[in-house]
Amino acid sequence: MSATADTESLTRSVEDYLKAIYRLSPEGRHASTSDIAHLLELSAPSVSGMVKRLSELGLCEHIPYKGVQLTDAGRRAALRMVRRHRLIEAYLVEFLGYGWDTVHVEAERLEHAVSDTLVERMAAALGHPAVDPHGDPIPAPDGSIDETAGTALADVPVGRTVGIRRVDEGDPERLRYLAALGLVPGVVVTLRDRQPFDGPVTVEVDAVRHVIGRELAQVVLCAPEDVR
Amino acid sequence: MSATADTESLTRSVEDYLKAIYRLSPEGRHASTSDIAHLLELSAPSVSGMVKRLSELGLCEHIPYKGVQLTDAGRRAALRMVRRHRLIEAYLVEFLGYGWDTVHVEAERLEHAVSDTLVERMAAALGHPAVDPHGDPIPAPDGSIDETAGTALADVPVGRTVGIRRVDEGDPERLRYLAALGLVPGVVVTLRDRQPFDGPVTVEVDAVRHVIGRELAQVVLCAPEDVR
DNA sequence: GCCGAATATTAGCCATACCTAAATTAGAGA
DNA sequence: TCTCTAATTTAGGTATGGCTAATATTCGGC
Repeated sequence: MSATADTESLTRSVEDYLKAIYRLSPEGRHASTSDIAHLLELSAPSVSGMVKRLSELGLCEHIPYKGVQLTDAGRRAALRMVRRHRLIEAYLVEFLGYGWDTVHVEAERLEHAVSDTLVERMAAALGHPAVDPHGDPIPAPDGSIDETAGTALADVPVGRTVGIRRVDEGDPERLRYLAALGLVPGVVVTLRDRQPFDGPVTVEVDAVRHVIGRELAQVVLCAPEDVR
Repeated sequence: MSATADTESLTRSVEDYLKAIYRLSPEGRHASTSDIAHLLELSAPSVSGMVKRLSELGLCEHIPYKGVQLTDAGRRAALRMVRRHRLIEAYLVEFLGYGWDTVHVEAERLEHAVSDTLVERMAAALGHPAVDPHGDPIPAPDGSIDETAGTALADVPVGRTVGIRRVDEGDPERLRYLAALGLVPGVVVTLRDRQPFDGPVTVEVDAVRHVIGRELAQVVLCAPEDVR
């Protein structure tokens, strides 16, 4: 067998690949080379090469031309990075004046540099939060995580009142727009209308109605009003 | 001329070399290849190679077989790293429960990952301190720094009362020992005795006398009682 | 079942940044 | 001045992690 790559001593690149594969292979599905390449903004051959090395390290399993899946070790390492990332985000927003739209980039670099000690001290300073500023769940130190996704605002039945639970952190611009509309985690909204052919949906926030495109409504995840 | 390497976009290694050269070439003197190698725990040929590239980047000047000196650009970049390092140390001690003996290693990795924004926010949270937890002066954002060194405790005249100003952060063990004796920045001490042939010195701290070796007394820098 | 497009991998190359071994230079003492 | 040693540089090699171009595979449509 191969060098079982202890969780320390992974390179920055390896950590990024593991996070990407984790994100792209929900429920034991396989992540494709091109999806990984797209997410990390790398060429497909670079990904092919790295995936080969990751499987030699015992961090993932690769079925050529089919896709990639994390092993238990890989998943553990990925979740460790996710925990770091989300705790760093929470810390920067809480204590250092970052906004939920700007914090991602900073965390993306810090997550590779902080020690376990520092991460746990930030967690303690925050009171061990369950979610980050975008509502994404923070894995426990042992790697356990609540992976229930919630319902996209786009799919909420008309007339139903729900609580916003989490918002995809991908695009800062989008986050700023949503914040301006008051569509942030914790807020309660009612779906008032949905137009056909992937048309816009109308949501009522705080007695004000907003019409938002279906694509936007797809990245806002909700749960029944009283959950969490 | 060469690519004038804007302050961003330096690699981690380059940043470490610049800091090392800065530290080893006080007052426009030259740093030697082997000193740099020793400080960074690298082989001498590795240093030779990197120094060549640094001078191609316009960050240092190298006279073969003589030594290395930073250019203005190199010095600016080095001081930027020193500022980051010392502010990070101050922040971790003030807000995240680090001790002055453990904070160096963490800062050593974070200094390469933080953004200018984050550094300045930490500085603001601290109230823009002038020195780090070891008493080392923190360069201003524009690179200006108070480089007056102070007098080693080993060289203070017998009978003279002085204030401890800064302590070399090199060895955590040593820092713990000094802290146990109460020999930390800000404390006022009186030199009571000095034995010949590089023998120990006796200092009085808070009405208690301690005998410490000359080597230890060499890394504790002092200033006249009322300075700072 | 065959074909072509899309996807993935292999081949071969480059830069960074390290290493050891060999060659060179500087400088101090006879 | 000459020589010997210590410091330094050059030569040549390795691992990581990218890239482009060429090749291989898969799979949907006919």
